[in-house]
Formats: sequence, C-alpha cells, structure tokens
Amino acid sequence: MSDRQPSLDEQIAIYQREYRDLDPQVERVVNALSRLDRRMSVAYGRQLATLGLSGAEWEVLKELVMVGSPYQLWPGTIAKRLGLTPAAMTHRIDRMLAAGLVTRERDEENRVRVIIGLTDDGREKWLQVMRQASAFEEYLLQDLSNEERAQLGDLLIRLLDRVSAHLD
Amino acid sequence: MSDRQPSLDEQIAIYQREYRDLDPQVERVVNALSRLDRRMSVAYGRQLATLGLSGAEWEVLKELVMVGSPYQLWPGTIAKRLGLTPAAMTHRIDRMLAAGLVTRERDEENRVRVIIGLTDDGREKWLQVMRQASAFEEYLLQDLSNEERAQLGDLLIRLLDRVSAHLD
DNA sequence: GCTTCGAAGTTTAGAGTTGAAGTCTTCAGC
DNA sequence: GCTGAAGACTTCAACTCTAAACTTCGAAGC
Repeated sequence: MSDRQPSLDEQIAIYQREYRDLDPQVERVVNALSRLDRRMSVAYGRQLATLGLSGAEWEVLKELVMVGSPYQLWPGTIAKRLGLTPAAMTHRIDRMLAAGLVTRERDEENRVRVIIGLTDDGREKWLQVMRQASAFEEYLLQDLSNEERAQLGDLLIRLLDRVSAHLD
Repeated sequence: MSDRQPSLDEQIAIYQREYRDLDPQVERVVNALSRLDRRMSVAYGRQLATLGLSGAEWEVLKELVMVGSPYQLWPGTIAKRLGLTPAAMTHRIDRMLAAGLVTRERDEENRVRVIIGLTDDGREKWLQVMRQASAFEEYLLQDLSNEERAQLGDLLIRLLDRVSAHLD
C-alpha cells in the first residue's frame, strides 16, 4: 500500500484492468491534463504564499486589474466571474479590506450598490505575482519550440471550445 | 461592467495592456490549460451529481478501486494521495460510511491502523461514473485525429514532467 | 405620493477543510 | 515486563464556502 501516486502509465494500466472499455489514448490526454493542472496549481500556490497572498485574494486582484483603470468593480460582478455566491464575496472583501488590498464604498449613483476598488498595495502585489508567474511559465515551456507551443495552444483551444459548447 | 468572462484572446490582450513583458504564446497555452481544466471539472461535477455522488466521494472511490481487489486502503494512504489532512479523511469516511459506499474496521495486524474497504454499492457507483465519464471524454476528443491525440498527450506529459521536477 | 416588486448586499446557519491537541497502539531500550 | 517515544487516527476550534432569509434602495403602477 504505497503512499505515492502511481505514474500516469501505471494508472492507465490499472484503469484498463478494472474497466475494459477504455481508450488508453483518450485517458492519457485527459489524465495528463488534470495532473498537470493540479500540480501547476500547487506551484502557483507556493509562489503566492511567499508573497503572503492566498489564492482567493489573487483571484480578486486579477479581476480588478483586468477591468483596467480605475480598477473598480461591483461585488456581484466579481462573484459571477469567479463562480462564487454573493455571500462568499462579502466575506472575501472583508478580509482583503483588512489586508489593505482593496477599498469598499457605496455607489452614490445607485445606493443599493457597492464599489470595490484596488489600493496601490493591491496593484503592487498583482505586479509581483505576475513577475513570478511569468518566469515560472517560461520555465515550464522552455523545452517546447515555437511550433510546439502554437500546436499545443491550438489543440487546447479546440478542446476548450468543445467543452464550452457542452456546458451551454 | 459586463458579468461575463472575457474570451481567451481578449483576456490575453488585457494582460498585455497591464503588464508588457508577457509572452502571448506562453499565456495562450497556460490560460487555455487552466480554463479547460476548470470547465471539465464543472462537467464532471454535473455528471456526478446525476448519480448522487459528490466530487469528494468520487476521489475516494477512485483510490480504492485503483489498488485492485480486495479494494482496501488505510485512511492515511488515501489522505496522502489526495493531498488531504488525516482529519479531513476521517470526516469524509464518516460520510461515505453513512452513504454505504465504504466500510471501516480496525486492522487486526496492527491495531493502530484502520482499514477502509469498498462495498458492492461503492463498486457499482464507480462503474456508473466510469461509463458516463468515458463517454464524455470520447465526445470531448472526437474532433482530434489519432495523430493529434498522441501529439497532445506527448506535449502534456513533457510539461507534466517538468512541473513535477520543479515541485520536488 | 403610496405601495409593491425586484435587485444588490449582508447576515446567519450548516457543511467541509485545516492545524493543533489528544488518545490509543506499537516498539525499542533497559 | 516497564517506560518512553513515535505513529495512526480522532477530536476540537477556527476558517471559508453555500443556501436561504433578511435589509435596503430604486422603479413602476395606480
């Protein structure tokens, strides 16, 4: 009963032993994909931790920067984009407010609404993360030629379009 | 302030606007990867829900089936493989026990240990999930030729090896 | 103008996770 | 064989998320 995870090939062999009608080539793609994503998440998580940031905080910073100056969004909008409930958003903002990453004020044009803004500290944190992340991503892909990178991107996007169609 | 997520290309353009030193080709691969994995997780999650199973339960069933007959593991082993703490494992097992998916008994060879076993119901659930999942995965890849599938698998595995090396 | 309905956030209760402390069992040294 | 240390799981408290009830504000109908 080893504690370590079996290698990808071992795992696929095991699946086939337990369930015969399985296309090994399909499994190879799907399982490599999910393992890769999980390990990349671990790597990103460690990087964030060195900057004293949680993954949850990073997600919110990203959305705020991506709307562009003046870096403001309503909580409901962020929640929808991140796939969270409004309640979770309220609590996240509370914590980020305490950490000095964002501001929260009433929208004077429609006082039901609230406006979340990015602080200079938040903007600076975003930049630090981007620097680390892009270095890591470059390292990750350094063995792939330009052609291979393009090819990989194309193939992934074809799958992405298909799964998106499936979800609608 | 649109609620919808920007398209992949839009998103990369935005990143470049906010952070100049970014390789768009690298971003395309990395972002396609994470979007694809997230959406596939949503799709799998919906399938599991139709069988009355949670993602957490599915992970545990998978580990138990993968060790092969007689489908037994120690809690600590499952926890390590899933990247969970022992405490979380205890509670998951509690719930799965109540759902009739697994059994829990003391290991008589070493009474510190506990043995988690798969019930027939658990085994049957696993099979049902596999049938649904493999149909979905085949659908997902149906546009890709055999060569493209092999290529995609190879490229992903090269990235996987690299990120694994990075994490050690 | 008053009422009612809908929209946006917040609050509250419940489920699942983590980290730390606690319990029980085994094993090595004496 | 007794004692202390280490290992495996459980218990407990704190945290984060979801679902649902609640509050506040704005707009439409009469």
